[in-house]
Amino acid sequence: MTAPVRTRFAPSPTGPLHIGGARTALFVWAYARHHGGQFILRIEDTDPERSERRWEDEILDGFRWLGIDWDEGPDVGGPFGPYRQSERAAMHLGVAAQLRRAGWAYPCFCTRERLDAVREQQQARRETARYDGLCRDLDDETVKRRIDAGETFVLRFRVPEGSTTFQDQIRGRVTFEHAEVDDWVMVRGDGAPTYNLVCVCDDSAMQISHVIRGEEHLVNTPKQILLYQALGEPIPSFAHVPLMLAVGGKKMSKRDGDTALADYRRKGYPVEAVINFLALQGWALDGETEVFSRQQLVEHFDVGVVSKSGSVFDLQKLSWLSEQYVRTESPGQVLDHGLPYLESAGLANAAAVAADRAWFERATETARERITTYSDLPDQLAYLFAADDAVEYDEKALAAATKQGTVHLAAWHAWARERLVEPIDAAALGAATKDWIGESGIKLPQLFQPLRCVLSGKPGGPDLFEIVALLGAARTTARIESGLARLTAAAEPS
RNA sequence: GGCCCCGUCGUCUAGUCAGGCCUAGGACACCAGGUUUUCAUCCUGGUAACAGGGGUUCAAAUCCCCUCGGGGUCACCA
Repeated sequence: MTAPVRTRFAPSPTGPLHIGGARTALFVWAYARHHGGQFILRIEDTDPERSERRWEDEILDGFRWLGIDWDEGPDVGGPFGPYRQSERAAMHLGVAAQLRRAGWAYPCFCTRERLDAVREQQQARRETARYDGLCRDLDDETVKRRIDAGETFVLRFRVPEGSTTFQDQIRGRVTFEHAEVDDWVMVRGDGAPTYNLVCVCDDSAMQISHVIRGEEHLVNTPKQILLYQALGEPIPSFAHVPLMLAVGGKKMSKRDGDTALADYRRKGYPVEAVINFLALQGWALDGETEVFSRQQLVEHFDVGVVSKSGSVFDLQKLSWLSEQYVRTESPGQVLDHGLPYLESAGLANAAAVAADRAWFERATETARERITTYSDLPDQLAYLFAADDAVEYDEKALAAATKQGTVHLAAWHAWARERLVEPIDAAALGAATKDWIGESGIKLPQLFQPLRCVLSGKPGGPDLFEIVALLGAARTTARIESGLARLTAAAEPS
């Protein structure tokens, strides 16, 4: 019987969740779910200076949105809690004390100034910068005397001679010479434990079987393995997923655009598209299938086949995926998702939509093929809410309309007047109009371009008779009448 | 700079571990057609890559070495 798979994602609540972090979390989660194991959320708030509770809340909220659920975490607790590292400090310090008694850790009295000087010299000599070991072999007597004298000190881990090799699930065999590994600080001068200590303590205590994390942690791995060995604890399996890169190939930073998961949520990307996209950055279902669900991801996911190289954030692919998902939704679903954007654009609110649900759904349906994200909805529908005598005419629409003149539009309007009564049957009106055009001996654009301009002010868009039906008889008539005057005025040389 | 990791179309990738099925497949983007009252959707087709150089082998995108390029990391941050 093999040990259960237990994975964790351990964000530090010092800012919004990075989109790359979200992808790492997705992989970590998918791995656990694929193997029927547990996924644990742990908050790495060991930096009191920068950690804030509001970031923790936002990060958890982001995961809820993504549908990444956790079995144990700061909000739901669990058998290995607490799940905030700041609340586990006593345990961490206990381990540090144990390590010190066993000779694995030693106090170091070096000042930052001295450390900085040492580092500078090493860099000048083009060597690996690391602690030079001045306090490594201080005798007990000296240590006691200096501590009693009130000197502050940190606790360093005593890295032994040799090398550490481990099997990374993504990268294969990786070796680090210990000569390159620093005698790193486990406990700070103020008595607070540091990352590598708490990470190993907690992963060990929480019985994490697979440590899956970002590539930036690769160099920490030998330090952590050494610590597991010093503690006599089983070493988990490691996998380091590559970074998400900005277009230039560098690590994504603020100036490269939206780096936070929340940015994409705010912009109205369907959550399924975000999940699908994130999964595609570094992983492929079968090399052919591009659009797949969260369930399919879980079913097929394996961390071992995740790409070794970093992937450039492909916004165009995200947009395409977004469109794919939007189009699979019913008009009602798109409307519900787009409502917040309609509201902030001042076009409609929940009450208005509820009062005229069928109309709003019909309007949304005409826009569904033309939007990338939910936030694009207001732009597509705005013309429907304009004042009938002040529809904004797009330059291209106006040019096309004036080119055709107003004669045919006026003639059609005279013909259509008796048909513009509720309820309007868009399909029937369209068919009848085409017959009328045939009988009139004119071309379609001669009517349609001016009509489209006066009704929507746009050069393109949904079926004209859908627009007529949406506007209704009275507003259609009003737009044509004021439009006729406006087009005539526009055509006159000034 | 030291150490570690990586290098297939512009981008995301399949293929690499188990060399031949690869005149390198798919997708986004782009270009050209078609459908359409317009825009969009949709359909069809096209351009486009094994970083470079040496080996090993009957055979290399796949194995080995070197070079070049990119990234990560070098904190009393995580």
